[in-house]
Amino acid sequence: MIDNLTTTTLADKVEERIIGYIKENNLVPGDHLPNEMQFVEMFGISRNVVREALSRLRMLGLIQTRTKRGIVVTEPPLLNGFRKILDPSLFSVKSIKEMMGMRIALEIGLAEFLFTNVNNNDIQELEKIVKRQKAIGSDNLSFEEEVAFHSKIYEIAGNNFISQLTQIMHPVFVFVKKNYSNYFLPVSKKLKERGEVVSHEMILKLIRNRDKKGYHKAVRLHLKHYWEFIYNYNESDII
Amino acid sequence: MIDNLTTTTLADKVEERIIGYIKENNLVPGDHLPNEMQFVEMFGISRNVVREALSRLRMLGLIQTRTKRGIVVTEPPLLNGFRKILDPSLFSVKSIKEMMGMRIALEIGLAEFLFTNVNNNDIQELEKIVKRQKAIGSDNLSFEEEVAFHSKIYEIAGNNFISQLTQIMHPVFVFVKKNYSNYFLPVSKKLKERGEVVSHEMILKLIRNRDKKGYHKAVRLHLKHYWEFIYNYNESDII
DNA sequence: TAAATCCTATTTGTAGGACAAATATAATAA
DNA sequence: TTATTATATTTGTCCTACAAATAGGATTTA
Repeated sequence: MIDNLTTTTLADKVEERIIGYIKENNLVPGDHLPNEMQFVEMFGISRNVVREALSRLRMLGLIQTRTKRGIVVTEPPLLNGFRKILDPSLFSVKSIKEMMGMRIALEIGLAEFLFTNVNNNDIQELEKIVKRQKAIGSDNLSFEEEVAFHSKIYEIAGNNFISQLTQIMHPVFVFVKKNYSNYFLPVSKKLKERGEVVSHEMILKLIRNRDKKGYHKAVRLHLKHYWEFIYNYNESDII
Repeated sequence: MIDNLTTTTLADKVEERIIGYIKENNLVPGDHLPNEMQFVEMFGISRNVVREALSRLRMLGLIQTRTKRGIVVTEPPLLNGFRKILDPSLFSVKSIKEMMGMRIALEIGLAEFLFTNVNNNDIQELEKIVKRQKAIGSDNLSFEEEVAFHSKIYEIAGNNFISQLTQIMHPVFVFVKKNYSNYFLPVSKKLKERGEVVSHEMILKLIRNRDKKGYHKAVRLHLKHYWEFIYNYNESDII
């Protein structure tokens, strides 16, 4: 009985037309848009609909609106929309697998920039983090500690976009590890038995030695849980 | 005179609360949300504001709304929001550089999946594409042709998320090459002179030979324009 | 009894009016 | 010339009304 026919409302069309307006007129951040009533007249619709459409663009960060000042185009934060939808429990296994794949690809590809940029000062800071975490014990790391190391890596690589993207997706991975623990735990155990566990300390060593190839390999191992999940997990395994 | 104080409206708060409602109640795709009037009562605000907030979530693909049926949670397309904001002319050089970095990292990281998945049938299809393009001449490729090869690569790698992301960003790169041509043309020329141009044909050969390392290197060269731009371009070069 | 048809109540979609709040701009005063 | 005040404009919020779609129940028909 559930069909996917998703009705397109006036707000949908107006949203499109306003985005179109920005493009056609080559508006750039700082430029003014017509105000609400002008759009009402341009499109021959109620102010309500215009406001719905503007509200969407406002949410994405494409415009800013202020009383009397009117509507101004702004440079949108790249991942505003992505961040909002990232509720882990909403996603199918397929989507989650794709996010994992993305994470792996990024982490490996990032090495290009990491090894180009890294300097001794960076390495000292990484050493500080690793030393602190070693004292805590690698199994007892808090969320913040777990993130700290990788965040620093992203920082060195100098790509905020990638860093944000990974951070935003992080809760999804936490969720999956928890909710698919009957899959992850055995994999994790097996990896440990085989000694195929990559610590932050080991990764740091590879960076220190500027060993990009070793780094690639290490990252693959570090994220092997996900790799296994992508290729071997079937939904039927659970039920 | 321009300050960045961005007022938070009621719609902003209600949007947050509705997303919160979904999370707190562990709603999953298919589940019903309270209807508009119930939200009006829950939050003690006007229907207008509720509709603005719902309109946003609707746009992101987080919910579907249909007359009489009410409001239903849906699995959001990962990149709905991202697609909407991707008007090339809106972005600063910094953002563009980060997108380029992302593209390079993805393309290199993707090799992991590409080389894991690729089979002879895939290679035959790639050969067909390359043959066709060779007949056209590599300098005269249409947009569709240019994309065709890479799309096939993404398809083999089996990650729709990455594929979409790259496709969405593509217009940005086209825009940059055009608008920063006084930067790109000399680089392009230099690369050609040095014979450092990587054709689709060469990439195909590497894939056929399952030469991952060579592939990494080739991709770096293939995207070297962007690499140069990231590291060497200064805005002052233009003006 | 079962199936098809029609009705009705509910819910979203659109319109339009009213007023509050903020503020750029013009007018006035020091 | 500068500081203050007043005004007009524009977004933000609330309200009411009605149109359009439709799920679910009531009714009719086979």
